Amino acid sequence: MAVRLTDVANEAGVSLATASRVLNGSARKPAVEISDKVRAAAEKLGYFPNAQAQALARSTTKLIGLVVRDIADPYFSTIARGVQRSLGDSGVQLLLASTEYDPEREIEAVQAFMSQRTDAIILSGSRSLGENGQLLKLIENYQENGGQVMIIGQPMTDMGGIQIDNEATAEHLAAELISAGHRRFVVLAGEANLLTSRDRSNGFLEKLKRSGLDAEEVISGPFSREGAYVAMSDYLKRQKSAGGVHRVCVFCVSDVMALGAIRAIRENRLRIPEDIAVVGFDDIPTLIDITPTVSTARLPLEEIGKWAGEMALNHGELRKIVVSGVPVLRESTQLADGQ
Amino acid sequence: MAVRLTDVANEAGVSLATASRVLNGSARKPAVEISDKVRAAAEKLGYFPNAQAQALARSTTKLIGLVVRDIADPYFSTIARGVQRSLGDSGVQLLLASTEYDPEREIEAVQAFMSQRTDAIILSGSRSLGENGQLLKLIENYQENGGQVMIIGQPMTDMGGIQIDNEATAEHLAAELISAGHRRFVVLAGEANLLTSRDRSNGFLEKLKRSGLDAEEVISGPFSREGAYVAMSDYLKRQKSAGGVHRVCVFCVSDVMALGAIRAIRENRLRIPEDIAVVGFDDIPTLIDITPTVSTARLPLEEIGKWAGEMALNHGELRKIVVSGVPVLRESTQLADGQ
DNA sequence: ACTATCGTGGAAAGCGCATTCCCATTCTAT
DNA sequence: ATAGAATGGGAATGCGCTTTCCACGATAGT
Repeated sequence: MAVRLTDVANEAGVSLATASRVLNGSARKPAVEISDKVRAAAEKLGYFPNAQAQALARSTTKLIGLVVRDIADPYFSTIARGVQRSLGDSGVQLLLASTEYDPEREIEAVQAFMSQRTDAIILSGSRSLGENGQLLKLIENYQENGGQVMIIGQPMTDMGGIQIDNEATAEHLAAELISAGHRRFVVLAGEANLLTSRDRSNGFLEKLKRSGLDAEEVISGPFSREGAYVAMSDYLKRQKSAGGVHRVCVFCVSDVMALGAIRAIRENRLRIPEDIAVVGFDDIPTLIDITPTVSTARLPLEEIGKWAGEMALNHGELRKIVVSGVPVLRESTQLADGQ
Repeated sequence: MAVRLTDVANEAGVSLATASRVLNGSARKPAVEISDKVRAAAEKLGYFPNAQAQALARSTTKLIGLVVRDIADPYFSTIARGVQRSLGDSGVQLLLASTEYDPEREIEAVQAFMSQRTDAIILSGSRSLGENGQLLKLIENYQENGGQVMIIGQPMTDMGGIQIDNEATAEHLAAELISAGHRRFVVLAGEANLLTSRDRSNGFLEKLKRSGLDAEEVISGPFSREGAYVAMSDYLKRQKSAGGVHRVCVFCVSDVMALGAIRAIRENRLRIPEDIAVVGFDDIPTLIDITPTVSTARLPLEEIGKWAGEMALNHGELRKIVVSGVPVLRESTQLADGQ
């Protein structure tokens, strides 16, 4: 159906080999007049190389796969943008898969990428790999066949990636809040079996303990806006029926959760930060438009994506990066003087 | 390097053809005992079909391409999520390209997808195609070779897609605002050569005119948060130096622009909606967390993506869909009684 | 002037798989 | 019991391209 290289070669009156050499960067450069003829023929016929055939012949696909939990979540879409940008003019194409928070789909995604023979796979927002034998086995298989695996956010031993020091960052964040004057904390801890949320809440709690403080409550629930909304609503209801909401600082293990919590607080007609302070984690771009401005621990999300992409491109260079977040206190945790 | 079908066939002691038939849905089903043997061998060896080779042999790739302007923009990421969801278990993979608002990159993206022989291409946030000869020619070429093209938001004659009735929706929105009591309007019109922003501002202005009103000002600028921020800041500065800001309703041709405008308004210490009312377009999910809640025209973004994906899958079914937005007035355009 | 070397284009062999024939069985019908 | 039709497995071809490997003419070296 489409124009093949053979057609171009015929049109130009040269051999297939020659046509291939001029159109697709080969080490051997045919004479300039021949090259021009071939290029003219290609142009005239509207030739586009068949990437599948090239991949088969070259045994490299120039494809990388990115798996996220939800592409509409600002956390992931910001990372995705970073990955995209890192690709630049490299000619590498991005295959995207959304797992919708389902480990099963994550495995399917990796399998699909393996079938596509992607040169690299970037895994973001994965569950704890250690607990997922099947995924781990897949990945090992992939690596044995020369695939590059980049994990974002998980501390893995034998593969590259961007490690996020959630625990230390959370500690640091707690420290800042304490020195800003906060003493009573509630933690919306997300899912216990998600490494990310576990590290964040642990780090935070750890720091509290070392400062002689203790969280009033640690509430688990889905690692999502909705989960936080429900958890916070529950909490407020309980407080109210127990005599009233007293002032606390609510640490949410992600900004998206913080947004859910904020909504619950608003619906209860409480003010932020006067009645309840809120702090998140990640510093997603969305925060910029929230009032009051919300405190968080800033992670360079787009850079993280970019680094991951670059590492995927440079096949083997730059194996590991550890990033820490930096606490950013804004209005949502502001204490009026003297309180 | 990787395990090939041949290896599986040898391991199972059958021919290549047989192995192919059992592992990849063929019309001919080998005997059950043979099938089991083959499957066992595949399992044991960790076989994954080479999608490139399959694509070459079948001459269909099970790949679709999605091009967006910026994957981190909620408008596009919501559409992308819809597309993703529509794919479901079809086994079709998504190739993603971001143009970064650069027509050049859009062309490159389409070329790349053509090379990948994607079965379909979904174009969202494209510029006016009529004005872009090169892109149009590419697309025609693609279609002649059996490619499916889906345009989101552009009224194209000879290809499928989701058409958004921006003009009528904007008129409708204007009508609602007028009947809510608004009389003085400013329009942040985005880029004049972008069909989407042109239709939206034209529709809005048209309705004003038919109601005997006229916009105080129509300000063009980049179709982005930043552009709107600058435009709005400028406007406010001019107003202030001309004696003070009087009350208007600012229509922004997209929600993202509305967010930029809101920021500018806030920085000028003006209140929304008391001093200035703001209304956007799209109803991106992000709006849910903004205070005050912002008025807009709701577009079913995720559904749009889903429909586009479904149309891309059903190769030829369901050619065209026209969607209109529905006005949603919220706090940002609320008029106090008696004003 | 004659051989050794280099530079260049073409022929052909795969890359991993689907699929079309082809042939050997087994089954059905008479 | 036998011709004919099914049934099911295997050999071989081709998808579009890259990349050896060859052959041939031009150039350089002595």
